[in-house]
Amino acid sequence: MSKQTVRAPLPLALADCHTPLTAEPLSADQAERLAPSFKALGDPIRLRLLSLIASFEGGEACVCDLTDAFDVSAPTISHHLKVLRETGLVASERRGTWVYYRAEQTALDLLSTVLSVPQGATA
Amino acid sequence: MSKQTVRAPLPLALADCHTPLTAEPLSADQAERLAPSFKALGDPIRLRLLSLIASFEGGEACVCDLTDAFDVSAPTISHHLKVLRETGLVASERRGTWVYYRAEQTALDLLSTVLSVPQGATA
DNA sequence: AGTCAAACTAGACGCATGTCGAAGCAAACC
DNA sequence: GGTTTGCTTCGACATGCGTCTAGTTTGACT
Repeated sequence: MSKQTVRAPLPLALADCHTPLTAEPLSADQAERLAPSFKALGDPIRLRLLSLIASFEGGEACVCDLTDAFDVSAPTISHHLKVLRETGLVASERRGTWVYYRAEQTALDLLSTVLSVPQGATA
Repeated sequence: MSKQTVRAPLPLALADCHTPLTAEPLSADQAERLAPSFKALGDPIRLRLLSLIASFEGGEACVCDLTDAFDVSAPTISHHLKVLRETGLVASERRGTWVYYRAEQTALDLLSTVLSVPQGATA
């Protein structure tokens, strides 16, 4: 039970939300599943964490690399990483002493699509 | 002072955040300005409101059209619309008795870009 | 003026969330 | 085994946020 990738509890919660939000009204159900992801992005520290992780060399970053970049305590960083993990925006894996996080491009791409302008928009 | 479009207090708060979040680390300042927009999208009712408004005929919706679609009180809808307005995601205009809201495609597009995958991503 | 309807504001209430210090776990190293 | 280092969990605290009822404003129509 070591060296196992920790997946988000609800990795496919966003499954059938592929169409832009502006194209047709979101169902209550879809909104309920999309909102937590956006809420997770709604904190400056989490945004920077995600950005840092994603733009790190090799696409993944150790927690120790992240902690130093912020003015908050290590438990706080750990908490924010947990939020990002539970919404499927990042995945974590322990390798020896260190825990590495990487961004889940698929989830980001899906959220991007939801916010995108559908073809033939009048602006 | 009537029939005037009410603009968001900080319409250009997102001005220089055009690059994907995964391309390079977000500055603390950029994150601070982006987060409120994502936080605004982090509520199911606000997501549905935005989606409803954007996909309404003519691209705009009267508040009375929106209120009926939800199980919460009118003041609560008003509160959520205010949040969306203050983050620049929607704009409102009073015409006679009614107030019409429309989605700010530019803001949505910017947020979409921030989450998008930059060219040549390894996935 | 008086009235009515649409929308917003004010104030209050309870739950959620960000933060911390202290304690706990896990892996490596002596 | 004992210790150290990296990271997470626990429990507590203050603040923020979603919701409501009640009251206010704005415009239209007699």
